[in-house]
Amino acid sequence: MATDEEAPQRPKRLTRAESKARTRELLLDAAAETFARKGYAGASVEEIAESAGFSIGALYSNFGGKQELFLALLESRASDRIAEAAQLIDGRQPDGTAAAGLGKLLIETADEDVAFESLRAEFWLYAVRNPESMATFAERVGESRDALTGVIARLLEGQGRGTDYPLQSISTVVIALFHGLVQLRRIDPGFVSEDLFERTLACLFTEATMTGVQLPGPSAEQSGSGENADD
Amino acid sequence: MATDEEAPQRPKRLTRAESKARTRELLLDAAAETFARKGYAGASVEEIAESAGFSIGALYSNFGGKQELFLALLESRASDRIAEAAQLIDGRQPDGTAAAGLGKLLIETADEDVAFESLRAEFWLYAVRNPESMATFAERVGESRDALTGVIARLLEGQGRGTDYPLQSISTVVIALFHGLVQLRRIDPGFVSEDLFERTLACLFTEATMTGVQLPGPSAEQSGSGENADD
DNA sequence: GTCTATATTTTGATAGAC
DNA sequence: GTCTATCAAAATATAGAC
Repeated sequence: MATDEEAPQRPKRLTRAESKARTRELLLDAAAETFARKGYAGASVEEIAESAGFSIGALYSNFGGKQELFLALLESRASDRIAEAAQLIDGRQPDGTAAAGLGKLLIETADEDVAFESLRAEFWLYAVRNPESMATFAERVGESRDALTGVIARLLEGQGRGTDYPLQSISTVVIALFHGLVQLRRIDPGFVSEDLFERTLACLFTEATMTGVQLPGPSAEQSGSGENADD
Repeated sequence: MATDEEAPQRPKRLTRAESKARTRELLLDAAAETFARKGYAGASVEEIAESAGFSIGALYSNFGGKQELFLALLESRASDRIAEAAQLIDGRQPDGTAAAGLGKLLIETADEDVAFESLRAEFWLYAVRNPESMATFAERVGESRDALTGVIARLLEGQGRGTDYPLQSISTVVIALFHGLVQLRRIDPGFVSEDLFERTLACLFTEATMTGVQLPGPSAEQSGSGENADD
């Protein structure tokens, strides 16, 4: 008989590496939930580990520590759902469907997925306080903005008007407005009616198409990801 | 001779109550700075007290503890500078001065006053995680929005168009956009050009005046401060 | 690779001197 | 009213068993 160190590559269960990778993912899931609920400083590694169904030792076996775990989360999970959702919308009818879809996304995010905006706020605060990690966060945000820019470009194209100059400015405004309104609606739903985002987007896009995209920012060019002024 | 317990009401130096009030204010200042820099959970009462030039005991003599100190800060310092600035702008020329002034405020806030948006993020996260304090935060935000609404009303009035229906929606959008853009510019100044806010505001106001304020939200009415959906 | 037990440090909060 | 000294709890991180 061969020892069990030679052949068991078949899916008898899980490879050692696969098992470790799964543990890593479960720990990242638990970390996302716990950091969102308690904050970076307020969450303990013990709570994260237990919430994932593991011990502290398992966490330290997979990550260097609390900070490294948070940074791994920042790198792997800091992309913005507004860009993902916009890409799903991409290819739809060129009428108001897109704005309506984003409006619905905002209400769902504010009312149901409490963790999302909290975790993003934690990412932002951590990056502001630890400038060496800001580049990573900026990268993720930039990717999301670029994805959204592409969607908006095809959208305006479908409406038959200019798609050139300051589209990145438009997507920046959309992202800023999205997060700002999500936060305000969590403060008080009465502040942000269910159709406020959709209506504002319609206003922005109308102005964009009517003036040939003349609204925000043809003066100063937008770089893909500029330098940070922190460190 | 009269004992020194009877007459010394004259401004020999500071009354006992005045001295205590001054200590309170200094502690609140230090708390604002420290909570902004380290976060609620990350800041220690020792650091706050020392930063104010007092001992831990003095802090506990003036506040019930860390949580009570933070809540006192939330109640006394959570108003929004965008509303204050708008009121300063109030009464100016009815041309683009207002939008330009707010645009300048955004760049200054993002680039120079790091603590402001960080502390607001801490207020938001604390209130999201401690729903019993959300009403207080919502009150401050509502006051700021109402102040801004008044300024916008007089502004549009000066431009000669409708000032009635959804002005609160407009100020809500302005506030959301302000904070969203401040956050994005701190992530990467290249994301938010210096005139993006001003241009977007001009777009919104133009649309507002041209359509007779038809843009956001004539369908759902906005209550002054509605109920929170948390507790 | 994961768990249990523990060393070390730090924190919020309190007691008593002045 | 403020300071100094200190307690008790909780946290990060590590060491060694399995």
